[in-house]
Amino acid sequence: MPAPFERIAELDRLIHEPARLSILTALSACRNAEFLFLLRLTGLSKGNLSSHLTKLEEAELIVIEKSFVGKFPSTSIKITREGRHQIERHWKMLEELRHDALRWQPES
Amino acid sequence: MPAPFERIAELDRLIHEPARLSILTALSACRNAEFLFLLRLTGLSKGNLSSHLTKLEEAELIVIEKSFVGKFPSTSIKITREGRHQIERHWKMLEELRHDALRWQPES
DNA sequence: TACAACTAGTTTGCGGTGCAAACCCCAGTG
DNA sequence: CACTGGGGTTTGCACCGCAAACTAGTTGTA
Repeated sequence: MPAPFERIAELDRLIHEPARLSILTALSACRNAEFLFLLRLTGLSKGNLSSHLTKLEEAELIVIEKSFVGKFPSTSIKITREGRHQIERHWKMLEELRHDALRWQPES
Repeated sequence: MPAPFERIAELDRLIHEPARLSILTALSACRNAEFLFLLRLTGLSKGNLSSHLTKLEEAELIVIEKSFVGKFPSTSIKITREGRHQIERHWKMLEELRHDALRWQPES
C-alpha cells in the first residue's frame, strides 16, 4: 500500500481551490442557484465568482444559463452530473486520505 | 448560523495547497524527516519540494536543518508546534465544513 | 431631455504561485 | 583530467486568483 501523502499532493486543483470547492459544494446542496444567491452563499466578489464560474463551465462541471426575469438579467447555474460526481468524490477522497494518513506508519 | 460555503472559500491556501498539505500531513505523522524521505513520501520533484519547504519555513510551520552525514549533505525537516497545530486544525475544519455543508438547507 | 444612481454581471491588469528544467557543489571513478 | 551521481537550490515562465474598472440596461429626478 502506497503512502497517502503522494495522493494528497496529486489532488485536482481545479476542484480543490477554495473558491471553487465552495461553489461546487453549494451547488451540490442546491441543485440550481442564481448568480446573486451564490454570491451571498460563498462571500466571493462578483468578478471572482464570475471568473470561477467560467472555469467550471469550461470543465463542464456546471452549466450557466442566462435569461431575463422581468426586465433584469438573471444567471442561473446548475451543477452537471459529472460535476456532482467529482465534488462528491473529492470530499470522500479528502476524508479517506485524512483517515489513511492518521493510520500510516513508516516502513509499513 | 452562517452558511458553511463562505468559510470554505476562505480556507488558507498556504496550507490547503495539495503539495503543502501533503508535506505537513507527512511531517505531522513523522515528527522529523529527511529531504529524500519526504521526496519519496510525497512524490514531488526535488525543485518543487525544495520551494514548498522554503515557503513553509518562512511561515514558521517547519524548521529546516542542514548538516552532513559522513561526506554527504543531509537536510532534516521538523514541523513546529505551530505547524502541527495548524495542519491539525485545517483537517478538522475540512471535516467540519463538509459535515455542515451536508446538513445545510436554504433559508435555514 | 439630461444625467445620476442602481442592477447584474464581465473583462482587464497585475502581482503571486507552482512547476520543470537548468544549475550548483562536492565526491568518487576510469 | 573528464564524467557520473548524490543532494539539493535557483530560474523562467505560464498560469492563476483577485480587485478594480468597465458594460449594458433600468429607474429615479430635475
